[in-house]
Amino acid sequence: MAEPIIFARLPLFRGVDGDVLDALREAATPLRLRKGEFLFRRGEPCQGFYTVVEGLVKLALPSAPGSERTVERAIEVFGPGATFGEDVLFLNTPQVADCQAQARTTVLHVSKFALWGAVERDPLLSARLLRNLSGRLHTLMRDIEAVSLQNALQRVASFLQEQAQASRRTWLACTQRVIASKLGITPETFSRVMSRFSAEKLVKLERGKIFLLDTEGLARQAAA
Amino acid sequence: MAEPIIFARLPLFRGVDGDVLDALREAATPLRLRKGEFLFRRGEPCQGFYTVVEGLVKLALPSAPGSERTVERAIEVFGPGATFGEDVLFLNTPQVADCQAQARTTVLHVSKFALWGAVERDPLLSARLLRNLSGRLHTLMRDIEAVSLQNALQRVASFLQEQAQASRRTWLACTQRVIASKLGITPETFSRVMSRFSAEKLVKLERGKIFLLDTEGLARQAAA
DNA sequence: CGAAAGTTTGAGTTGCTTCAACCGCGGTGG
DNA sequence: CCACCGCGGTTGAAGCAACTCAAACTTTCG
Repeated sequence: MAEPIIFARLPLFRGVDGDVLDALREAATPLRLRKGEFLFRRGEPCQGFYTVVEGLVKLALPSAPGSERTVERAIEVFGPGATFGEDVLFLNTPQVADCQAQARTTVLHVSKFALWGAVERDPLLSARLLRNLSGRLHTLMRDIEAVSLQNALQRVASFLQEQAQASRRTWLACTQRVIASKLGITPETFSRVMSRFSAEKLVKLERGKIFLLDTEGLARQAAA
Repeated sequence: MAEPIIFARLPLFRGVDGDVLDALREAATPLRLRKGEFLFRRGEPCQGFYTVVEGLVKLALPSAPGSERTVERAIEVFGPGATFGEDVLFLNTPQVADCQAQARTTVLHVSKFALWGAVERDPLLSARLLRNLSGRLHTLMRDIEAVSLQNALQRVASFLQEQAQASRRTWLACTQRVIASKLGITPETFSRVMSRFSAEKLVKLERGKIFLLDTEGLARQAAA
């Protein structure tokens, strides 16, 4: 077993009342996932929520099980410090998406009962959760905006531009296949757009990794 | 002035502590909107959140101001009892979408300061807000799923099917232009799909209103 | 009644997907 | 050590679902 998890350092819990934190700690279990392993799948019951301690997980909608072709739609990728799964918890529904580790990952699972209790006792925790959910809501709104109002070129450009600004470049650590899925395009289209950007010296491609060269230029592409 | 607004009857506030409720009531102002009037527009600062007392408002993303063609993407429609705008409040960002009345509408505006105070004092209110946000998050996830994984026919079918099941058929009260926008298709495409469904006796069209005839059949169309 | 907005229908266009072949690399086992 | 496999990525060619443009019709509302 590696180092113990410093509970109070996780963004969601920082500053939360000590007693409340103790109760949460008792209801929490760390889970280790290998790359490719599923944390949960759509339809499974929800036992609690998760925060990422280390690694990377992908939340994605699988296509209908009936259909032959197996396409999926990536929704979010969560890196260290991120909290997810609370939405399902608060609504008390089965999981709506698949959650798969994109690398060797450690997540912390907190049981729903503990969370309900903690929310009642510490308003700060509520505030954190409300902020977290609101942020995710806005992310999804931007995604819908992108997919509805922009073409493939613009979507890729604004995505890259966002990644350039964001401190957490969780997405860029994923395969291009996953990024394409998150942008709602095929890997082929993504590749074509990237090679075009590469030719225009906006990005640099190296062994499947993406480096951003010209944020300005990307912003122009996104706006056009 | 029409009848006074029964504060304690609004879904968000039902069961909330009396004192807290009083504080909120003092910080609340009713707003009346004519059809087509904007409650707020993207980019404007956020002063608080809203609940619909009567009528219908549409939340929609405008296309970039620079571009010539003026397309927009409808996100949600809120009817009586619905609460919205909390997300922007919790994140303390400018509005991300336009909000426009779809009919003569009364909304209640509650200032952000009052809400912060109330959240700290009554955990029940937090729980309500968390549930509300979670529900909206799931709605958006389903929308992304629809737009990414289904074609126009399937989207329309599953949309109609959802409306059949939902108690609140707020969307069906809108123009077809708005529905099309919410589905991420053009009014033309929507019209074509609807006339096809009409020919197949799945729906009935009458003076711009939509009546659902065969929910079963719609479900089949959605799945295919 | 007339203007403005919403809806329908037709015809032509296109951006993205699909299908398919190929390349390069990393892991695995003989 | 090297041959083989498999997966991720690249590139080309062809097809199609949905969009755009345009024109007629209908409904709404001042």
